Amino acid sequence: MLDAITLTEAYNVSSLSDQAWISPPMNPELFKVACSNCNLRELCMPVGLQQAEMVKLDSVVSTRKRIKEGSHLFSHGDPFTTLYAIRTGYFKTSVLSEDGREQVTGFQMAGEIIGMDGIVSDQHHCNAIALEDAEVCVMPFENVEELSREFPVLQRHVHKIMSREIVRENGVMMLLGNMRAEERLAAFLLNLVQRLHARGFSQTEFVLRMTREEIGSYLGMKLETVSRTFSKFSEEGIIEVKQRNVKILNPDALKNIFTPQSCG
Amino acid sequence: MLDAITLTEAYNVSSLSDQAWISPPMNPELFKVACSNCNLRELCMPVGLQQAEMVKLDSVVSTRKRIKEGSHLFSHGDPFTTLYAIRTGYFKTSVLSEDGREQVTGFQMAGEIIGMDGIVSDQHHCNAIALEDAEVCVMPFENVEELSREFPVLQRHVHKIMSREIVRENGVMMLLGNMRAEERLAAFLLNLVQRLHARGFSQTEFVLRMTREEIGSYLGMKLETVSRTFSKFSEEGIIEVKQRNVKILNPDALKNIFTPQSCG
DNA sequence: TTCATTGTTTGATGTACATCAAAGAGCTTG
DNA sequence: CAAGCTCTTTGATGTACATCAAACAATGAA
Repeated sequence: MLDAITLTEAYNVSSLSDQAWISPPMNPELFKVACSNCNLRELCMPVGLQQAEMVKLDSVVSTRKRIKEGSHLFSHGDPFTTLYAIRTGYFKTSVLSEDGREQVTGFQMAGEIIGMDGIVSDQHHCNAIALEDAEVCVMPFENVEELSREFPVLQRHVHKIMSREIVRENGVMMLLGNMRAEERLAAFLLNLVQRLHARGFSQTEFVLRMTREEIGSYLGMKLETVSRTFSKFSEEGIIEVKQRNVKILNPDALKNIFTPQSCG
Repeated sequence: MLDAITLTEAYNVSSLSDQAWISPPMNPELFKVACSNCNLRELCMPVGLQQAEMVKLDSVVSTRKRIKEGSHLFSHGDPFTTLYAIRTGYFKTSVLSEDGREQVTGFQMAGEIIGMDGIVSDQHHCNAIALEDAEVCVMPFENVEELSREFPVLQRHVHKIMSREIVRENGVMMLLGNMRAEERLAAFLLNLVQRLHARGFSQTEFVLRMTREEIGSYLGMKLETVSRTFSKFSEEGIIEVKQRNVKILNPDALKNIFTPQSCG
């Protein structure tokens, strides 16, 4: 049954198409490198722009870039010059401790912006690695700042994106500092499915693009514990798992694990 | 011996004065509300500004505000309108889970900017609570954005501050996800002392402004574990602890705990 | 096809830290 | 100065998760 899950089953929401997800890597020459006719613009770009403004904003993006699965978009220590908007594919960002322990700091998908860790010291602090073949829009930070000065709405948008990242990380700190393994995984799955849904995919079925170990690193637990927790949810009939295919059978139960009701 | 620690022992570095730390709350009317003659400006404001530019930037700050120990500068859900630069005093920021667990997300001191969590959704996501009587500069975000459009150097500065926060939180994720209790506390103490040193205080002695419980919340451990770990460091001669007074006797040992050398 | 590799699952055992509990230290208040 | 806070320390015990280990599944190369 879960074998039947395919990305093409995802349905569309608003004007976002799932094209970007199911089509093979496109030849960038075939498509105008422009935000104004990008089907992800509602995720990357401020909303409510006039067409004319949008066209002016096209110049934030200089080029596109392909990244093969497993390779780095940027690495710790690389000079920072640009932000990236993910067009297709999936990334993880991570930091390494001195003695080589990896902490995954996030998983990013289409429409999300990465690279902001590099601004503070003009070099990247994280590694960004493609979890599948990916394509990103290169947005030189100079361009972003220049256009931000011209368009208050873009300026605010940039601030919001950075603030969102700060708030997201606050949430991860809560997970890591206060939650138990089951709560962490439940929160993770709910977050993932919610973001996928916003991109036009199913609310219930999806394919994990990361290993148990990467999930574990993100959630501060070992891969065995991730696996066991998946199995537990599965035994309880909350989810159906087959390798990386996940189907959420009882979202309310998941939410209940994540936010246990005080029984008062 | 540790009884002798007083803030007046702190020595000065560069042009930063410790005045702000030791003087009783000042009457705001006595001092011009201006960044251009603030002794913390090197922490809050971009460096390398001309005097004339600096004077123009004075208008980011609208007023100052006093916050009594234990009270909120802002709370989760409050409408966001302004950032705050801490002039004197100490804050903690925290988030609460649905069932009331607190996660301290940071401790902030003079010269640091707080409130950026509110930008993304126009309302605050954290609570900011004064750990001692404090004074902040109120910087309406409208002003910040307006002047940012005018001064690229301020614009870049704002971006750097937000990026720094993102990177800091990455580090906390590493602590929470991968480090053991001793490593966490060692990292915490080293970070604290480094920031205090940048403000003109001793590299070795300081007074904790937060409880064991708050430290524990930040570091994802229970107050008893914090206490035990302090005791352990103390027994090993690495630090001297008497209540909230801490003296670092062997900083290298602390660093070694934090970043264990691979014995290859 | 077989073999190797990589990722996943599951079981047995160990441990770092949490929890429970109680005493002590430093304050504030009357 | 005693009474009553809050915060801290320390000990005894419990447990959630890590670690170690081995089998299994999926994928891709030879």
